[in-house]
Amino acid sequence: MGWERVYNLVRTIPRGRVVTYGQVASALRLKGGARTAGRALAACPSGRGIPWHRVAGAGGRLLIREPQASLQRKLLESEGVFFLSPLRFDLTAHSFRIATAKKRSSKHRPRRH
DNA sequence: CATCTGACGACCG
DNA sequence: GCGGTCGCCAGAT
Repeated sequence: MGWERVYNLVRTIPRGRVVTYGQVASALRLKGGARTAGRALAACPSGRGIPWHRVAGAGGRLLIREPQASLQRKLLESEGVFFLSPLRFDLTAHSFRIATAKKRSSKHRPRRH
């Protein structure tokens, strides 16, 4: 399955901001929910400038296993994200609200759904 | 085709 | 806060 949609979305996350797997799944309406978003990131190709480290678990937790977790933490801290513990960071202070991709013209304002 | 395995998250004790 | 259960589903074995 093409995870391109996921990667494209992840690429829009600003520096120092973080979104959860659930947010990604919700924004893209991924079939399997948050877990599917996780699989997409797990298969994330490296060396393509995808800020995979800006996606974490709900509540601001790193769910990835070591040694990757340490790398993610390092990357996030380098962007100013404050960690309360090795695997927990202050999500409320760094969460990024994904723009609801509603492509509607200003006229007609068709209702959602 | 049958199972197992997760970079999830909501719930519950 | 911590650990267990459950629903979820694409790949790997």
